[in-house]
Amino acid sequence: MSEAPAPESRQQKKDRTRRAILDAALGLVGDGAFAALSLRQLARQVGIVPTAFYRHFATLDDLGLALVDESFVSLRAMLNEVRRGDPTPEALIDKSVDVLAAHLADDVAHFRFISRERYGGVGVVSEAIRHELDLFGRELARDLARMPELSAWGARDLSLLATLFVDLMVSAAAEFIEAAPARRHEITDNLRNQARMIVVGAAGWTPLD
Amino acid sequence: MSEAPAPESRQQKKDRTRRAILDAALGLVGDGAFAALSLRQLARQVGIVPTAFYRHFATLDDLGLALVDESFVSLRAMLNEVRRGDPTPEALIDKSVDVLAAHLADDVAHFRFISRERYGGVGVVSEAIRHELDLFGRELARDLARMPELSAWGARDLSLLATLFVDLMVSAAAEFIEAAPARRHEITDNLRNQARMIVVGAAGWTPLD
DNA sequence: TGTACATCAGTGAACGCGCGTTCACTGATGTAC
DNA sequence: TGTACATCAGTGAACGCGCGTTCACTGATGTAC
Repeated sequence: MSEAPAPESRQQKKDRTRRAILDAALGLVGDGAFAALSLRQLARQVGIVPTAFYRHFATLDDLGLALVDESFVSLRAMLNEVRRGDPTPEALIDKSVDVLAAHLADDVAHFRFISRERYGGVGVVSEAIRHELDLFGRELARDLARMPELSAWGARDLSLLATLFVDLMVSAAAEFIEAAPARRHEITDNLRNQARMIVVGAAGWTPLD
Repeated sequence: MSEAPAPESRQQKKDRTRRAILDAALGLVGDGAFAALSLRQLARQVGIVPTAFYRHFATLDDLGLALVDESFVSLRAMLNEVRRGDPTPEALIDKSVDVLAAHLADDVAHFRFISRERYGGVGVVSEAIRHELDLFGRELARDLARMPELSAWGARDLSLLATLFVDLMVSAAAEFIEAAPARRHEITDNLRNQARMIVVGAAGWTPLD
């Protein structure tokens, strides 16, 4: 009548605990800074003794960095999704907004973590986040550079536009996450229109050279 | 030979201590979240005993709100400075960037506090900050509405443009503050060009109605 | 001007608490033969 | 298949520490007369 009991290996069990630690940390950080995360509180939530934490991470900072990595894996997946296909700047931006909007509600915890720790967090964690966002900007600039509409643009112009978009998306994501669910549709709507306003600006822009 | 010893009243001395608490808090929050601010550490820095703090603020949250108020007093002063004079959107935006750039380096501590606590801080503090920034956006939208160039724009378009600018300025300020001093000029330069790109977008924008 | 009393910013001892980290350990899982 | 040993995720007691808050206090400043 019952299923065969899952024959879970030691490694599988360890992986599950690690996952539980990451999830519990994401949850606890939802209402407070990562710097204020308590190892004992975390352990209590996971259902292990505080010292067992050290079997999985050398320090709390390492846990923070693991969360940054995870968060950007999903963001990077989004980016790849957008790159499949369209070449025009309008379509790229519009589709990026679609994809961001679609993922925001599904992964609130990771987005919230990033938005909260970007500034004012533990040094090593916020540095890692800003490094990843920098990378995003540079990747977007590189993709924009390949577009015929922007062939006359220099590296500086491309970078200005790319970081303008990245900042806009990050701002909107942060606002989305802190807002009441009822306001969320309005926020993604505004994001879409603001992105379009910037596209209009880009279309009429005279490159700096 | 010596000056007459300053005859400081009880109230003056109390005001000085209050000021010292605010300054020490700004300093300590410079390397860590407000939520992680320790009352005892703060008192040590001010040179008072921990319990004396309660003669000035009922709770640490109250101290945080006082810091938010202070910070926005200087921002509001900047805003008024900009409003003296020019009517065209280009000039308003360009002058705003000038004034922001000029004040950033002078008041790093307050800007850093705002940028760090905007998200991820103590609930009541980050709510107060976001409320103030909302207000900024609404005031800017109201000023933009008076401009003949934007007479065809509806409330939604004006709000989109205003929050786009406010977000851009806040992003740039946050980046400025965390950046190495050598990169700061580049950041304000980029801010100026990005603001202009948005102005171009606004000039070519077809209102949503 | 002098005296008696009120105010109140700052003191200092004491409290109970949750914290991160150490350490020697247990006992189930995995491996070698 | 059975046995002996190694591995190692998780245990639990113990530590010293800094925390926020309480409380009764002190003594200089301010006020009323």
